[in-house]
Amino acid sequence: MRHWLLKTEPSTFGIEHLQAAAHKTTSWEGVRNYQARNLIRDQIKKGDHAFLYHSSCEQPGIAGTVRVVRAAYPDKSAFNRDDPHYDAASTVADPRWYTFDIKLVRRFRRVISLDELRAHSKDALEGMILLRTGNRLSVTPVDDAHWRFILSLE
DNA sequence: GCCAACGTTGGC
DNA sequence: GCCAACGTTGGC
Repeated sequence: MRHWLLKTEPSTFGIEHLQAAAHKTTSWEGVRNYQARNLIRDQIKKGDHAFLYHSSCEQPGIAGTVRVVRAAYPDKSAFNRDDPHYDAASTVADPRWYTFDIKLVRRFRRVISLDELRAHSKDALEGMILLRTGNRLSVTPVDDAHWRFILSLE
């Protein structure tokens, strides 16, 4: 069982949206980066847990945890011409992009801020991908030890 | 296959 | 809005 971190912009889709969604579940569509695609397609399994991270917002940080309730399947938004994530190169016969479903497990009492995570970048959270400069990957693996430590921060 | 140009991400 | 960092594209 692996742990993950999923970035999202709360102005588009944040933890409040997930909380309000039917069954508190959503499909994680729109990832258009090959590295992230490979993780989704090959490594993210049903039952895995992930942090929901808010980016490009007033308070960047981890807002809660989610569980993978369905593993990878083709991302239909790539087939839809009207969708902003449409990709003509992705076909039903040979899909290029994948999505998966997540369900909200718990919204933290407070957002664990990027600043607070950074404060531990040289000890407990050393090597965490999110904290590396220039990291833009929207789906990243999280070490078990990092996972437990971050939960303990709340 | 190289690499310059361009687009995107995301913190500040 | 700035800009560093990185991914993608396309000419050669």
